[in-house]
Amino acid sequence: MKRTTYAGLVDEQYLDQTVTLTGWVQKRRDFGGLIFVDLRDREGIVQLTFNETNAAALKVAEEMRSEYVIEVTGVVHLRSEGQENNNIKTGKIEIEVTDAEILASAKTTPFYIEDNVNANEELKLQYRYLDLRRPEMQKNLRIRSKIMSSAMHFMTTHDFINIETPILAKSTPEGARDYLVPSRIFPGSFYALPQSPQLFKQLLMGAGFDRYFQIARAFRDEDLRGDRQPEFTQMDVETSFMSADEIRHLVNEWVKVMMKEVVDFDLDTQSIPTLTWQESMDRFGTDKPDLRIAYEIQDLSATVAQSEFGVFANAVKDGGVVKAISVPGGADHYSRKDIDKMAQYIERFGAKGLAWLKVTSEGVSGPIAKFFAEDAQQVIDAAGAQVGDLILFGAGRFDVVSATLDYLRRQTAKDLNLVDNTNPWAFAWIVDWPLFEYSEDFDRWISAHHPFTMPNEEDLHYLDEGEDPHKAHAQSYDLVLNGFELGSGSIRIHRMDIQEKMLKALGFSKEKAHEAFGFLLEAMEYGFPPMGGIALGLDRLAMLLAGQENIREVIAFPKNSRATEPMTKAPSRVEQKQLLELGLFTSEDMAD
RNA sequence: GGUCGCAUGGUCUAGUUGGUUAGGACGCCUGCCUGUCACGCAGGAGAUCACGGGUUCGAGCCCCGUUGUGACCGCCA
Repeated sequence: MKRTTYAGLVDEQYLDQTVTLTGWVQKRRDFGGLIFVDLRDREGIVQLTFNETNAAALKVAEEMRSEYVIEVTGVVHLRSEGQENNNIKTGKIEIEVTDAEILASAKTTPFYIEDNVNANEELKLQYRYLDLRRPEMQKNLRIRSKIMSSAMHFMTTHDFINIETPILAKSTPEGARDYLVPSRIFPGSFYALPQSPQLFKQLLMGAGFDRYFQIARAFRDEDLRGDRQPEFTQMDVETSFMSADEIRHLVNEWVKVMMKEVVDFDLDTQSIPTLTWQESMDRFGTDKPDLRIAYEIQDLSATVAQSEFGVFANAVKDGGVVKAISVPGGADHYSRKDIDKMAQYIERFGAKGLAWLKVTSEGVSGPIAKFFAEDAQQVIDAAGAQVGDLILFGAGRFDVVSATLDYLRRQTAKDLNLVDNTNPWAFAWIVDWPLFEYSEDFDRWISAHHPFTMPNEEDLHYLDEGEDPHKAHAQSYDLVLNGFELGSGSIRIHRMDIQEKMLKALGFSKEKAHEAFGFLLEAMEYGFPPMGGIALGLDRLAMLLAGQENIREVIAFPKNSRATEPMTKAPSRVEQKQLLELGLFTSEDMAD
């Protein structure tokens, strides 16, 4: 390699030196006898000058176009006064090129290689290798790389052993839809790509490794979201003989180091709050609260139970709740039309309408103000509102009201710029989760976390025959950052009798349980240690630390919202011969 | 599975009440230019208005369908 340094790193210490650089032409500015070329590489941009003193190089520069790959040799000069460019790191200098060579020409790119590019997402994904040339994407992937090195370094220096687990694994019931891989040797049988290395890491604890970690890929065949891809990367951790507190402490330690290394932020882990799941739901309407937003949900059920406003009174009478948020300064910011729009939006959460009051110096105003002529002050107090606030109400089922007010809290904070920037990284631990949740789909109780989660000791009896399992809470914990779930973990069941009860409560017969998880149950008979762990989603972490709003921005080759990959066009049809080998027919074949 | 939105030169977009030579900016090509960095100036090329059907004398525009795509709900142990 002839290159002596990166274009983006040339600075005054190279003054008067001869350097050789390689990279891409960002831009050419041609003045005839003088040509400027901005040369870009992974570290940044530097200005090259070509002039008639070096006629051969000037001739080469005339041929240069955007995104040509070039190699140049030249002398680093200080720019004369008034010609510095403060927009780039290398703006104090420029390189007078003596030799130039075009290594590769380039077609006109379908979009500009620059930040804040306004091309549509499909195009950017189709030409992902061009999109990745943008400095912003280079930065994003380097943040991701730093997070991963930080994890690797921290874990290995804390005596964790890095162990790989299978990608071709066994399908297990419960959880997300599996990606299946057909077996050629056993037609009709399938491997499943792991939704997480959960069972394997528990067995590694059974094997005595004591501290395991892995930067693991996990796969879930569910519909995508801005923060969700079908394959994603976890920092997967499992330990033996540690309590939930100790595991959270360990994670805090890594997060502290990582935040320093990656974004140079001094995180005070002592200040990370721990909320119970119930508290989080009550105060924020969600299990992943954004604690940068100061205002919380207030319960007004008692205050309005006897209200003349029927919607509120009936909601309480029917066993529901009436809750509200007070949006500081919202009274002036939102027009009636804006609120109507919000009301329409929240229908998707099951809300039937949006009641609201503006708090004025005289009391309250708005269409429902007349119902609160006498007890306006009580409502204002209960909502924690002040003059100028907009009170937004949710009335009805707890889950609907929670989802609605969670959304309204986040949206209004965004609209009014009420997200507290003095606390840019608001971590939180959410603990004491319900062990089960009811599934309308399956018409039975399913695991809230997974079937290997240890219940709280005092709740164990709820798993017994005739008891109500949904009352049980779990020794599980989620790490939340700025309203995103970063990771989820728990203490695991390590005793077969409890595990069997658990599976029974989930509706597994003894036979079914052994068919699905027999290897785990058997392992528990051979001296299984108490254990617990966590898995942290590195894509989301990278997304947040890179300041991005979509997880695609921190994944080199992501899927689009329909789980396809526009560049390679995966998934794709395969040859009939491949299907035959696997003993597979498609439903279209069957229709023929 | 559902809801809402989007689709116009390479890119981003304007396009009114249905009648336009489908307009602009950037990019691209040619020429000129020695201090630009959003270079400038002169000229030029470039459009299956996503696809199919319908209404109409006439459709980029209205209607129906299809495809692609984005966000959200469901889903995500």
